[in-house]
Amino acid sequence: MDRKPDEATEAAWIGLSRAQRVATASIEARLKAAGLPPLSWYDALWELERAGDAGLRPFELERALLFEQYNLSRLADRLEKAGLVERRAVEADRRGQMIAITPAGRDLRRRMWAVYAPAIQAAVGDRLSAGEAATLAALLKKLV
Amino acid sequence: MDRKPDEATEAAWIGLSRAQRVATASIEARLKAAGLPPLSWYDALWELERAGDAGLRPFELERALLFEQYNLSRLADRLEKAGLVERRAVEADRRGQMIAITPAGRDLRRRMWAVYAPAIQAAVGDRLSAGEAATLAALLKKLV
DNA sequence: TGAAAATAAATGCAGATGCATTGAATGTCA
DNA sequence: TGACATTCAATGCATCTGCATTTATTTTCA
Repeated sequence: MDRKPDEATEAAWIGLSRAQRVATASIEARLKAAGLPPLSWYDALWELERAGDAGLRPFELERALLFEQYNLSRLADRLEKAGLVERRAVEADRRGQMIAITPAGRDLRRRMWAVYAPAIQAAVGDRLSAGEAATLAALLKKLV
Repeated sequence: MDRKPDEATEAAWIGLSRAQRVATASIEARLKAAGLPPLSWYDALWELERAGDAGLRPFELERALLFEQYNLSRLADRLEKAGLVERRAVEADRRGQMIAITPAGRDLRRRMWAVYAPAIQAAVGDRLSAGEAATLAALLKKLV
């Protein structure tokens, strides 16, 4: 490894940056226009909702979201302050905690999805055929 | 428009976020490890180098980089303070200015590329065939 | 012409992020 | 066992970003 990228690789990298920036900006703009919090809140709430009532350990959520440890710690602070999650002590490991979504968290996640879903459709779905979207998803998966 | 995304669309969107995050993190980490500034500096310096000695108007650079106006203004401050660019008054429009790269800026851009290029190769090139990279680039272009 | 609108760029302030470190608890193993 | 290393999570500080507003200039058009 560690040579220079060829043209296609460079184009793919630049495209990745720009496409992500454009799509994210348009989706975030819709959320903001609807008076809703940013995507990172959605991602966290969704992981927690899928995790069920027991919740997740911060380090699990951190890995699921590809967040830095300190960023997750602070996101959890904000979510907790907003009443969307609660932190619970975990008896098996007194260093740790569980973060669990609250009913208010579930409700907000649902309301965010009502805006987020059409925003994804506008930013991605409307610009690709079904086959193209599937191909794109498969190729992007190889980068993770 | 404005319905719900189908599965492939959603997978493409999630893949876009995650792939971009993973690739960017690994590339930024290499730059940092080499004691070099972040990607945004590279992008700006490269645009300015391509623009030639006359430089670019801030609003031109802003559009080329998909930067917010205030972010570009501050990035320019930092680049200027580091001696990598210079701001020049423009006689035709006294509201405006030209931002031009300096020799030190060119030199830094070159040194950054020496790290950036292999980082792109590792994060993208090594994970895709040439054909896949080309396909990915083409699909991502449709999103911008 | 000259008042109102538009454009270029900077900035004050609040909030978010990155970095390094800390505090607390748990794990390891001679 | 008990010293040392590791893991979990929080935090102080500096930097960066987002938002709204400001200053200066140019454009528009009645």
